[in-house]
Amino acid sequence: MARIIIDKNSSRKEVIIAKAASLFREKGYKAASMRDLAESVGVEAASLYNHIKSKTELLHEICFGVANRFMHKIEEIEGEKILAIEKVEALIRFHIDEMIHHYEEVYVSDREWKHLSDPYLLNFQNQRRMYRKRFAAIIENGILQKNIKPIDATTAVLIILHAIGGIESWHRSRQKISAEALTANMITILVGGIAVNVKV
Amino acid sequence: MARIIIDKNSSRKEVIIAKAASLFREKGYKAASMRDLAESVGVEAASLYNHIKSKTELLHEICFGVANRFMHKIEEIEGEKILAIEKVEALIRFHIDEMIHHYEEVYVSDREWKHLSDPYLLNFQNQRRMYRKRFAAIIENGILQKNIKPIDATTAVLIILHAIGGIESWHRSRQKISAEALTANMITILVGGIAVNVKV
DNA sequence: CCTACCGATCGGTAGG
DNA sequence: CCTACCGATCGGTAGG
Repeated sequence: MARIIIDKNSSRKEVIIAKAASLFREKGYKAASMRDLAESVGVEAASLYNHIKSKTELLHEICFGVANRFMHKIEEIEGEKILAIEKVEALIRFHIDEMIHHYEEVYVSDREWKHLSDPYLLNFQNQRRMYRKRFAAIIENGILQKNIKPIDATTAVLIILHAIGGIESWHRSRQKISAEALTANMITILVGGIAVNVKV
Repeated sequence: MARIIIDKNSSRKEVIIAKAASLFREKGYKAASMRDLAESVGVEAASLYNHIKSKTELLHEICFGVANRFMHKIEEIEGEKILAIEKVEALIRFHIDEMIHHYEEVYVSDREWKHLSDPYLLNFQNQRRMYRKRFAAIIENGILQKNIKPIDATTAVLIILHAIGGIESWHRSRQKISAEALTANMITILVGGIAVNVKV
């Protein structure tokens, strides 16, 4: 019985977080009110506080949920015995997949994190910086391996991450192109942009 | 005398708009208050309304200032007698230049436009859509000319635009890389990603 | 989970 | 350009 109540509470909280992610993406964190959120959940605003501590907690949950997935994935890929350029391709595929299957959370984590407050804000920025450094290290490795062009690795990481983060517009335009075709195009352009051409 | 007063007013308004762009970029449109803006301008909040009509007017001015420059540039480039891939490179150089020299306005126009209200919101979205269509048309032309790879043009435009819009992070990290080096890297990756390789 | 309500802050106006 | 102030809305709490 206690189990059931706990499960119910945690799933209720998960629903609230999911609705919050959707609202924060649509209106932005500041413009989305707790009354908006309450309406979308189907309760009064005051009732939300039986499941969550504050509006800001919702943003933490969203941002760190995404950040944790990113960290686990890059750790996994770092350990694989494949070429650096293949690791980059795997990361690109992962990010596209995240945009497709966790769109609202990833979008909010990417664009609204500045509204986090300070123990969390600093932590998030650190994780973000570390992730980019590790991504850049893979690219630098590929330059040494001669399967990636001698480019500035930091710039390459920013280009790749922001290019994929921009799928927003594609998502909104109601899939005029399939997920597979989109991924193939992105791989062609982004991997093609950094890979050493083995043949013409 | 009237001239002087008019000039003074218009430059005062320009200062307010510039400060607003800076604030909107830093905090986001909704989180930036007119009291914040007043403080950064050096007057009381009520005094701002002698120069502007509303907070929303500031956002119009910023967004449409940027949109107009974009439209004029693409018109200019369309008229040039160069290869499509060269037109794309010219547009990429233009966008990087905009990010470097009009950073606050371009950033705000790119990320905060959704807070425009409706006669302007619709107009802005239309201009945006048209700009992307014209950019994509240049790429499609390059595919026919065989100097651009057979990729989905719309996807390529989004990748390019969002990749450059992401210079944010570079800008914030205090230019560890020069503007010229950054531009060269972006051209290598983005143009290299879409151009047909003439030689290996 | 709701009703009732709080102090703070917002964009903006009146009047000088 | 300022003082004084407005109605609206915000995140959140008390108490049941």
